[in-house]
Amino acid sequence: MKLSKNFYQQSTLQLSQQLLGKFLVKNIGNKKIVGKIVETEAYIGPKDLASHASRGKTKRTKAMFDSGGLWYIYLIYGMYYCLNIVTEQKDYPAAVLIRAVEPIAGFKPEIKTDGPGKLCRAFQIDKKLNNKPAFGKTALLWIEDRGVKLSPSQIKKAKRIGVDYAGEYKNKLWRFYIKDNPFVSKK
DNA sequence: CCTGGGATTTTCT
DNA sequence: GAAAATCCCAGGA
Repeated sequence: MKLSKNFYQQSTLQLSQQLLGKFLVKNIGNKKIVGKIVETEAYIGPKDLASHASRGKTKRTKAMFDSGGLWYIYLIYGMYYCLNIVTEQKDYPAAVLIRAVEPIAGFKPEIKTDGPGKLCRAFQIDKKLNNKPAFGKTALLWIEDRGVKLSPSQIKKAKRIGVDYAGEYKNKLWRFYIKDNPFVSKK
């Protein structure tokens, strides 16, 4: 049920939607923490002005240029980490930002997971996972398919959040979320 | 309902 | 030195 490397090499727009209803899993100490993915955003290719990769390959963004299945994690606004899964083939920069999950197991009730910064705090994600694989036996953080099937009518499309500077790319409908799920960060 | 600003630090210019 | 794929809180309509 752990997703394998080839799953992450399909097209980014397709993968963004495929990831809805999948489960993000991490071991913390001897406990397992599990959240259902309910909201994602796609960042695609070298021309997407909303993507860090549009400024070329740098130390920070090199994970996005690698082949799919790695985690890309960065600090935003000096305060919060954002969790992305790298997609597609080597040298084509693309990734899916995981924006929100629904708590399933291992969460304290006061922990919130309805936003990219918040879910990273909940999963205790930091830069140690950057460039690390999400597949294989040694993965520290991974995604599972537990057989949840969503119909196309349950998947909503919307503009991405926080990318007003991105010119024509700010209006792309590259954000996806599960209809009526209360843990989606923004309708 | 909405808008705006502060926190805080890495990264790139 | 400015900006940033966020969040939270305050204040006004």
